[in-house]
Amino acid sequence: MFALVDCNNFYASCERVFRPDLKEKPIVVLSNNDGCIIARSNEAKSLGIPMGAPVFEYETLIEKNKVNVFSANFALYGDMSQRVMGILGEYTPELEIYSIDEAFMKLQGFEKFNLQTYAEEIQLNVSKWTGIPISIGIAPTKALSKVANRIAKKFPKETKSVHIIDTEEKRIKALKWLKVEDVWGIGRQHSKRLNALNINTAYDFTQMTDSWVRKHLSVVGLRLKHDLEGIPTLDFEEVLPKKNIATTRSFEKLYTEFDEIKERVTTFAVSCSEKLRRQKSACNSLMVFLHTNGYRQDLPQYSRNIIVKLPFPSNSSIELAKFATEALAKIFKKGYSYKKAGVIVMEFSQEDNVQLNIFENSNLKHIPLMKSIDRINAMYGQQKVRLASQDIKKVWKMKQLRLSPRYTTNINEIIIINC
DNA sequence: TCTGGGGTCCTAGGACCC
DNA sequence: TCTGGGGTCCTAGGACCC
Repeated sequence: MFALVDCNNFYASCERVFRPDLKEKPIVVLSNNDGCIIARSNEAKSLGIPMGAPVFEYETLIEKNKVNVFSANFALYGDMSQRVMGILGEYTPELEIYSIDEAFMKLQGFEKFNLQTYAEEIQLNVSKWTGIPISIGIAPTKALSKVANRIAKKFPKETKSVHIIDTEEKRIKALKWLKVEDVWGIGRQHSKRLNALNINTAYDFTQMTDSWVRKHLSVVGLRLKHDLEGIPTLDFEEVLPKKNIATTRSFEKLYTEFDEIKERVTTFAVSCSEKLRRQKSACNSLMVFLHTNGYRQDLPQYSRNIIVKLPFPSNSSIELAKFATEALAKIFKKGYSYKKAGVIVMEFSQEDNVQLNIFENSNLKHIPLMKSIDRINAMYGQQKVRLASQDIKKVWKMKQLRLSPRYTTNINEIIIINC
């Protein structure tokens, strides 16, 4: 059996852990630059605030209902996630961390266990030790555990947030209940086409022939179908090093000057370099893009990207910043107001297995230098040591007006309890 | 006025090889 | 009029996930 553990309203729940006064109060968490709503507590959902909504469109609703608004505090969420995953790891030999708030547990050899009791124990301890509420779905395949989890989430009272699909009868009932657009792996485009053919539930989908599914939803859809039928097809995925790494941001205001954007792009390239070094990769090419604000129809629009092949693989902040800013210079055009830019590094080699080139090579002196910089930044906080071409005043020029303290990762911001 | 930031996989078609 | 039969690699685009 597989269990899918999902943290309820994860970001909102993280904020609530350190603000018990917000229990049962509506909470929303905003994207970078405080632009969109990316997480909502149940109370906020009931108010009709949709996922991904621009905040400004819901300002009155938020004020009227005293919704508590937070800027995204990824340091806090990342740390809380690690704590939850650490606890889950103690309950299974195999844990696949699927996202910041979700993990699959393999429960092979647990036949003698009462899985209901086991799940309730996990739930209790995660709640006790981290304060985060979780839902658990258990089933013979990954896709079905996703379905079970959805039922646990939808009916928290009846299920105590744990649902197990362990009979054919329960499987059919669950699939007949689940709308096809809510199936894991079936997105907007596919569900539109399926609905048009009167395929409305997950059960309807499993009634289609294999060849039809293969033809219209590719092998991906076919694997999913088998998994939903109870034939284990989707297995645990290894944690592989990433194949692409991106750092992209919208700006807090429109930029017109090359130098302003150059500073941003330098910072993005440095951030990509750090992520590369963390997974011991070096990249062979990188992409830089920038564009104006597509929502502003009153302004002239411009959008371009450029891919640069590097003469040698590198993960040096200095080198990647140089290549990225050279690339930027080729696509930057004066006279536009820019809203967003980004750097994406691609085509990785292993850092310690880099093919040397006869003419040009990555500067070997950068290796110990980057090691030292990473160590210092790990010890004294991100971005303590920076390139001179990066802005020294701010780490990220980002609007974050309602940021909560870094309760768990900075000793100065730790929670204070008055006894 | 204000509109997020990451990732993955698959397929079809074109260019090339013998 | 009829015009082979394999391959590989790369890219763009489309779908999906959180």
